[in-house]
Amino acid sequence: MTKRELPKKYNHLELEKKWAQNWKETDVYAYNPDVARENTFVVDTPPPTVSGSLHMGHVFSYTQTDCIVRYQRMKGKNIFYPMGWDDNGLPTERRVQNLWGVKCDPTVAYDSSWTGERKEKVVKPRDQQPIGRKNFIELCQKQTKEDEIKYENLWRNLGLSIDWNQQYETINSHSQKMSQFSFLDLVSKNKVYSTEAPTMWDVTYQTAVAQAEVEDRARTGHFYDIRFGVEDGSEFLISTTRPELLAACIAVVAHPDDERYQKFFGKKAITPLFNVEVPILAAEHADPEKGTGILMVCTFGDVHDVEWWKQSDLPLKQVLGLDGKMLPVTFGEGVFESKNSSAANAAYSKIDGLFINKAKSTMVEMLSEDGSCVLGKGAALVGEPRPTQQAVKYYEKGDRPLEFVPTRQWFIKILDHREELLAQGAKVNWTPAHMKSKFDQWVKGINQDWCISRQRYFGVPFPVWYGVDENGMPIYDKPLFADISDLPVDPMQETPKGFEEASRNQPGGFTGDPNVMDTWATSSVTPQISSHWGIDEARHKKLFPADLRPQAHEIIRTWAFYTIAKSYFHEGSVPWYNAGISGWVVTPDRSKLSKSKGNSKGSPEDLLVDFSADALRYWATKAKLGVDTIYDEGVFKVGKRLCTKLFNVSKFVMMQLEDEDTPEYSHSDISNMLDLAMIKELKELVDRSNKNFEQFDFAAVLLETESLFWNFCDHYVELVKNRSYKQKNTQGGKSALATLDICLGTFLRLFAPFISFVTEEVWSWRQDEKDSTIHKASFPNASEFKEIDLGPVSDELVIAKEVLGGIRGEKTKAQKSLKWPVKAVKVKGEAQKIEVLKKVLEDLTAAGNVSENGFSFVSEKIEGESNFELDITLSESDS
RNA sequence: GGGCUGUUAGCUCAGUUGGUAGAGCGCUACCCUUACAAGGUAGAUGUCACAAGUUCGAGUCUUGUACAGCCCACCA
Repeated sequence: MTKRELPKKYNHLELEKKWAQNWKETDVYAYNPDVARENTFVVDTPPPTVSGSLHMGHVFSYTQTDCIVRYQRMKGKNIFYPMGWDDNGLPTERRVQNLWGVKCDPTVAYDSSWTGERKEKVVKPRDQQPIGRKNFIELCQKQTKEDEIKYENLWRNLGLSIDWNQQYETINSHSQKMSQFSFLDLVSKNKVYSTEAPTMWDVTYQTAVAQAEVEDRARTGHFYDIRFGVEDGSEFLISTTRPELLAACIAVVAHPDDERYQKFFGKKAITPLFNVEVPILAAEHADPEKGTGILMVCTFGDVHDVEWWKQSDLPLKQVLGLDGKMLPVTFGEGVFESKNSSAANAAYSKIDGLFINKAKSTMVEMLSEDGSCVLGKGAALVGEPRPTQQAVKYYEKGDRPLEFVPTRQWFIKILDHREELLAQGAKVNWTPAHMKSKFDQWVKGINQDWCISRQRYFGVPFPVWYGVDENGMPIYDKPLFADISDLPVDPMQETPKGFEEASRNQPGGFTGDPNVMDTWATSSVTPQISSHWGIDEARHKKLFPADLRPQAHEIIRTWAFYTIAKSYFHEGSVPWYNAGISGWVVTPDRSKLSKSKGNSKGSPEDLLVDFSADALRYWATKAKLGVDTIYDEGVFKVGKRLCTKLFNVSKFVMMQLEDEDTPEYSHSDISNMLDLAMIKELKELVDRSNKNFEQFDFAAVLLETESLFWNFCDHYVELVKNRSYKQKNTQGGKSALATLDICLGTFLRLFAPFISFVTEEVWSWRQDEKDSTIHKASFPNASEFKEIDLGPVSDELVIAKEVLGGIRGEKTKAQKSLKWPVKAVKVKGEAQKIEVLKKVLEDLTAAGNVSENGFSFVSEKIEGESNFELDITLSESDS
């Protein structure tokens, strides 16, 4: 045996830097396109939003995925583990606006010499410099590229075994092509339509949003009781929270069974201030218990108004603009009839052009003025406004309530396919299983088709143009779709077939669809982006469907659902066989860890320095899939301690295995009962570990491996020291050496998916070839132990541990060091247990420093849980 | 209001098909022992949220309750 120089101390910074560099240079994690599908494990990696920095929540979930991937790689699988960057969409636009002090103005021409500069502070929207659409998009790309490099460095330093050759950005040309291809495929399958209809609209960002991006927020609103006249001269009270929409009132409704209002049905009501006649009708959605039981229908106050309006023949009275301000309206013209136009126009002029909130307060003032009621008897507003708790819909990234505004949008038909999509969800193996119910519940609750168009700039354009009629109006019902061979296409830059660019926006010419796709319309095809669907069929077949989709649970309703929907529509397939849903990182008070809330602790970059990548990996893989975990630096410390221990014990074992006087040894030398007992424990652990990993339960593997490993260090290594060190050349010595070798090699490989750096370091000590990595070594398998006869093994390990613990305890109690000699140990216990004990007596005598023939035995049944009663006598002196 | 999850030692969490409650951290005392003081040894600590049921036996199964977290719905 040759003795080699081993590093003296565990230095995580040096060691991790070395291996991160090595993995990069040797490209060990590269996907091999020549391997068959069944021997490949494909991951549909979540592309993180590129928005400045990654936080511990990312570290947590990506490490869990990496752990699963590393296991699969060690099982011999060819791994496809790509990385995407979600850099398209609103978050990037907002970030660029803030950092660079600019805003996109499509009317400004492109300036190729424009560079701009990053601002120190966030620039208020009104002070932002307007730049052209192309300049804005270029700036977005520049900004995201910078962040993506930063992200890649973090992932490499954390040890994610990503194949960096398989990188993509959701805004790049390939992703645009796939998104547009997906769109056109759905067009050809009649799953897409565009329509002008009231849709949820964010007035701040001035874009449509989809149901999945909407959240309810509790808000205190006020009921205002307003007197309405009736054509026969009587009157009634309605309660409304939205008096500013009075001018958009198209009807008044009450429940058909509500006796109070039976007498009014079929008659006309007259609105205050505007003197507009509207029908009084029965509607099922009116709740007699709420307010006064009779309410006004406006275009549009809420989703009920939209629904009811659609099935009525009543006109649409649009008073709210896309920017959230009241539109100019003239009473006496078009749909805005009035019995007193001049009074109506005078009233409306006071709210014209105001923002919603201001219009509301102005309207309330007007309604409380004397004579505001059409009946001419006092004010229309009765009593004081009554506060009420309401749940109001907001865009999840917005801070003003959503409005329903009629606009033209593209939709994907999902409403008609709920049952089929539920069935698709059921074909996926969800871990943990209960996450499927989040999917099911969402699908069952869908009440709108998927709106995929956004009125933004940094996104994938629709490959669509429209002809323009002689009046200059786009002909929306005959869209001109791009040819698949021309993708990706930007209809604002490129010309459709059969047209000249000069005829853009001209009567008789064409116009481009100015919208971009929702970011989910792109990320819902991440499996296809990676597989090059439609471009490289051979590759697609090898990578689709994927094996694993890792993701967080709050985006089951978006990312998981949309991905399942698209794969189903495109190819009738599930996108992946397994969905592994990670939990959240939470603070000790259980709130979600996030930077925006200001409760994130150290940055991942700092923690890598302070604790080590392996310590962070330990923390992340200690938690099961789906279970929230507390940000706890205490756990990082424990992880780091495990790495230190592994480093040191490996060094110690290696020293004995590779000493100059170490003899040859092999599996067949393992004959000592203690050694066999240790091997048996190890074999059972290996068995369970494989089973747990197959079910994505990496946390259980770590827990059990860690537990047996500490047992190995604290008890087994101590017990066999004498044989492996001083009696190398005896049968017992060889048996111990062979066992130590097996244990070390097995523990390293069991730990490799978790603490990947330190295991690689130690593994390199054991290998003669420089390039053999532990991460491509085979994961331990029970068959490795098949040559070793474990039949006669009993509970030697437990018994040895108990007696050694007893001896140690006696010394501790006497405040003596652990090497203090022991004169005598009287053991009382069952004969059968004593027989087992006698098999490990030699090791115990040496490890406990018990004098020769110091053990004596009394065969007798004893009380209590332990196997023996020990009567230990220490020597008087240590000489 | 509907759905899902959780409640085990001071803290963070394990607990496989029901069979005498487990680990780490923290705490106390001690120890330089052939790798490891960034270490080791030993010790104390629990009406398993509550109630009822099934069972010879329940942390584990059933039902109900309370509390916590998340998702969805409620928008006049």
